[in-house]
Amino acid sequence: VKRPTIHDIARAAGISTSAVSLVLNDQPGVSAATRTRVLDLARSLGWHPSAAARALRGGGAGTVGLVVARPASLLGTEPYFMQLVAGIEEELGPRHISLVLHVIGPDSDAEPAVYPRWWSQGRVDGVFLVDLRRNDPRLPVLAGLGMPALVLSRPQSARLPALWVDDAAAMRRVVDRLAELGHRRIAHVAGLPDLVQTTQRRYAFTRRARARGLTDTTTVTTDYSAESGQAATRRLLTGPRRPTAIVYDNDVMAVASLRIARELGIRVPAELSLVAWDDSALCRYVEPALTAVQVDVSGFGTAAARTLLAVIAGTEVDSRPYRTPALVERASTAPA
Amino acid sequence: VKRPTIHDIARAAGISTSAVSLVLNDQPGVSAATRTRVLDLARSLGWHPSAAARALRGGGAGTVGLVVARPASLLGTEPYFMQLVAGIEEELGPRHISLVLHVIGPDSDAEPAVYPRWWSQGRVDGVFLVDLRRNDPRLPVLAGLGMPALVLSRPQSARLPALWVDDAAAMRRVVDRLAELGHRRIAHVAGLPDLVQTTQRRYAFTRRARARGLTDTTTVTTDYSAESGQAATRRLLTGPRRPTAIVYDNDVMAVASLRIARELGIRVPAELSLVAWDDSALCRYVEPALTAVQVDVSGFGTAAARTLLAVIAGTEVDSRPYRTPALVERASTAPA
DNA sequence: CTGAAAGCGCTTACAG
DNA sequence: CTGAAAGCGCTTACAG
Repeated sequence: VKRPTIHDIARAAGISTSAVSLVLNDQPGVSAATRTRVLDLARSLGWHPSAAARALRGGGAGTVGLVVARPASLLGTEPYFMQLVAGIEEELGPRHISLVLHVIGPDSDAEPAVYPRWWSQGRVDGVFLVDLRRNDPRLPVLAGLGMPALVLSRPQSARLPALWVDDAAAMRRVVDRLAELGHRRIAHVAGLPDLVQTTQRRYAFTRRARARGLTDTTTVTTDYSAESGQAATRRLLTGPRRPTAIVYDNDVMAVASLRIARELGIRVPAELSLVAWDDSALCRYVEPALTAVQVDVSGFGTAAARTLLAVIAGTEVDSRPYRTPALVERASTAPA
Repeated sequence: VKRPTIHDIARAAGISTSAVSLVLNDQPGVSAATRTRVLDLARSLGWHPSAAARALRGGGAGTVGLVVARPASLLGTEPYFMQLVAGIEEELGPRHISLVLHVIGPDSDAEPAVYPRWWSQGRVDGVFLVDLRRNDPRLPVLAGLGMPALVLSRPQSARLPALWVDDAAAMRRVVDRLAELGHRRIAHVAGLPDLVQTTQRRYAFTRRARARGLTDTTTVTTDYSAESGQAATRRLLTGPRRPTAIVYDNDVMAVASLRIARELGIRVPAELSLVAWDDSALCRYVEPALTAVQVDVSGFGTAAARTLLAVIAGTEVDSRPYRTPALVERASTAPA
């Protein structure tokens, strides 16, 4: 079970390997008859160019990489990454470019080390960077390597090209809508405090609320888990100045918190409005169905892949926001 | 920004590339002093072996592949794949083996073509096969190529090694428990009819029910979507011989069907018991929380990765079931 | 229109 | 203890 090479084709066709190579790369300099013979032989032998040989000659790896540093448990509950990957593949698949995925623990120092290794090994031609943190150590590493990369958050500095979901704009819509509904005391149950995404949502939340005259706002941070969301919710709802509306940074926390409200005898949406971030089956099928910020994750992934390929090709790419998410209103929000 | 090679190290150390290679591969034949010098230089230059050069010399690609043929929308709702990938990575990551992931449409004829290409390109050293179907066209393709592969379902024939979650055993537990609770008319809302997994659950369901004297059973198949699960549930609950218990082949359908029962004024669990397959946040946080078949997907992925690496290494591997899933009882099941 | 040669980065017998 | 050479599969100037 040996893999066919251009040598096998050359021998079968009775010509040199260079002639075979010219045909297979659609270069001129070979007669039509020979061309046909070679193409037929390649097909019948099931020949495909050796990825290793091509890469060694400088053709690139034909792959892009994605490192995800989250615990396995969270990955299961958050549909985000799988949808992102599916969207990325929509662009890569037809071009026969592969996605190399690496999942590591959340507290691992290993991530910054992955990039020098991948780059030095020539394993990938470029990478996506997710879950950007403040003073993210990966940024200088990638910039130092000169490795093509696309940041999938809005970066604070512009060392690397970026494409991001406009969380700030979405948050302003949410606050506007809640204000319209008459809510005056609103809270934000945010995600991991280190993530740039969290800072940006939080900032937009507070700022927009102020701008609309809502000064009684709170933000608490969590680790995105259902349990931490529930704990934060319980504190908010049993505290001195109970909010009439809560915005959650993912769907799992919002859904899990419905139970807390019920336990405490607080009716949703009559006494409390809830908004989830990242729409999913979870939001649609709980009772009451949750109002949610709906991000087109898969489309975002496709756009990201297209952009990263441009970066790899050496095109100058402008950092820019992707489409602003929609706010889908369901049964969990009502007038205050 | 050029990547360092052993030539750079050799030049810096003033020795030959072969000596460098011996050091970097921990082979004898080099003085301790030279060894230290070389290792220090490699570290300071950030050298890592070229994946392409190693692969070309016959060292293998250092990657394994996984093709997922499901629509992006379903991938988002089903945590299964991401958990599987996380589990796989737990084994691969420390060994610096990468996972090449390919997501394609569900109706694509492209999947069987991926394997010859990957193999001929030398892109992966082996692959996982998921969502096995009856007379699956991928089996003869892989066997013909002599490509290392691990089937993650229970195959009907033994052409390739396999590791699977024992769905049949889990289904027997579910039926036993429902029978103990006094249910006599039970239904099974299954997944895609073409999947071997569906056939096996269905068969186990019917057979065990018979064995316990329950002859009034129905199985209907779906496409795993919330909508198809709801439609099936509506038909069952408004039909002539209404079941008192329904087993669903995933969690999304079970959760979505809670709403149908509510609409029809059928109380869960007083008048209808529901069991979900694949436990998730969804099941835990809806009201009532769903009784579910809890599969250790991440652990399964880790075991699968270990097994595939053994297959690639040429070890004779026995096909075998992985741990039988547990039945976690929550508030959606009660005496008939 | 076609072939021989060099080289991508690495490893491994083989000489010395 | 160390170096020169060959070869993995491919592409690309360079000869003819």
